[in-house]
Amino acid sequence: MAKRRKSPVEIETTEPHMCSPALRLKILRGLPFFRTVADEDLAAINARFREQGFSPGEFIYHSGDPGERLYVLAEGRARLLRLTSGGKQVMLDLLIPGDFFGALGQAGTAYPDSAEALTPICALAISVDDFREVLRQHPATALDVLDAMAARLQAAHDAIHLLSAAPAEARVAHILLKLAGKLGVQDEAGLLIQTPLGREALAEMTGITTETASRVISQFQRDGWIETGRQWIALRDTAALEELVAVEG
Amino acid sequence: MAKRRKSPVEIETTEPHMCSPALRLKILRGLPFFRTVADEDLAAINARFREQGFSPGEFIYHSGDPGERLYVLAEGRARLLRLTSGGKQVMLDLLIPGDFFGALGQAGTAYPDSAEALTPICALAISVDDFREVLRQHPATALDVLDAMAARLQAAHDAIHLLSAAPAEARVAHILLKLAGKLGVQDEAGLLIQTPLGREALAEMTGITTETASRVISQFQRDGWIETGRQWIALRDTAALEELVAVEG
DNA sequence: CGCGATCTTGAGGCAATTCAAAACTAGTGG
DNA sequence: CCACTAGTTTTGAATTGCCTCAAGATCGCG
Repeated sequence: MAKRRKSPVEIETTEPHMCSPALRLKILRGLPFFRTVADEDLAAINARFREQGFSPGEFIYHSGDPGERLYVLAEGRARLLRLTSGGKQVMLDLLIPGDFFGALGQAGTAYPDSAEALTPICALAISVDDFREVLRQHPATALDVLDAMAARLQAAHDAIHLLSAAPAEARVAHILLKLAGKLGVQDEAGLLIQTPLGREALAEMTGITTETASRVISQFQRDGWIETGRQWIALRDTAALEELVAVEG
Repeated sequence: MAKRRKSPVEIETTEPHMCSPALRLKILRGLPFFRTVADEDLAAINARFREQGFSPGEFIYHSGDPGERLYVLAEGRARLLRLTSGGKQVMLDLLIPGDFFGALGQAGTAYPDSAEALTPICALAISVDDFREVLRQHPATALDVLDAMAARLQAAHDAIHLLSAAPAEARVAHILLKLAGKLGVQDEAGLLIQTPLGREALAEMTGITTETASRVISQFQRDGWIETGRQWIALRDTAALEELVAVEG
């Protein structure tokens, strides 16, 4: 068995809590919406956003809090999660720069889930009212937001489908492919999932236990489908994983 | 044991495949969006919709078909579902008059799921392009659509949460409460879920088998929490069900 | 009244969980 | 540079909740 080197995941060591003005504009411009807005309008929109920094483990907001702002992640990694009465956690989404989250509906509603920083992050926040005002002024933008929401809803339905019908291996395979699509970078070990990712996180995303996640991952590695270590996973044979999802899902 | 009468569910025996012009306007007006639109504009919007009728068991569209239209259910009951490679079905949503479904994102994408009529239904269909044109002309409406989508996304996240963490009983209890909230009418048997609803449907919504659904339902009845028969369920003690969801979820 | 579909019930099996302990890894400070 | 430590990962054995398979009971309809 070849000796495995330590984590190939490159952690961003940028100044924690702040992002440059240039980055702000770049992030906003790169959003699925705001693509068609004129430069001067974007500058005005940018002015409505407030910058907020968080350290790993810190919560941007908790479920139940009055949902007053919409966030855009500018730098780092975060996650959306829910807590079970039994203390278990369910991870609903992993957020990367460019992802938006928080209060999506009208003002006054509570946040349905919690958001936690996984690395040092910089988030841009806008009040729901301001955001809706912007959408009113840029109707084309609203349609793009709608598309983004439709895509999310579909992803959620994918998850429901898998949780309802698929066994542990297929669920893990699916999440690995999904993460690779979002965070995958080519690497000598394979398609590396570029974020610290432990067995526990995997378990929380697939509705299984840490132990089962470990067993499944070990099996995948024995099969030669993945390469893995502490807090990282790289995919060697995506076709095999896709096949598994197709058959068992 | 009190003798149980036959199904208290009132099935709508209207003319299957058509709905009156008056009903069309009433349905459109009652949508979560189109609330603020002027009467004459609504008439114009109405003109863009086409009417389509379907019989029980018929599919409005299949997953994978090119998603060209958005539908609004005007009369009857339908469901959104996905098929598993193993032949199992996963019911994602139960649709009632006023619900919209179909192509939510941009044109060109395939339908992510299938829609099936459960009773004789009348659906109003609009092309995606026309719908987006309408939203462009009525920016306030787009925001309301956004709200509706946000609510759906949240409901999907609820489902993920439950499927990930809760045992069979809690899942069933949750779906019963959800259905009662949407379709519940007071009745001498309790809060009746006003739609034909079998054990199999329950199973497909909660990711369990028909047999397990039956066992759980039987237990709930023994506990005095529900009243049930062939293809119908009425809730007697919603508080107990909510408690169960809170503890086990 | 009898047929088809739905619902119930039981027994055995299996996948995943729980409980528990050992092996490993990446930092830490001596 | 190495031993130490805290957190992560692996592995094992026992348990269990749900599924599978298989009848039988019940209901509604023609």
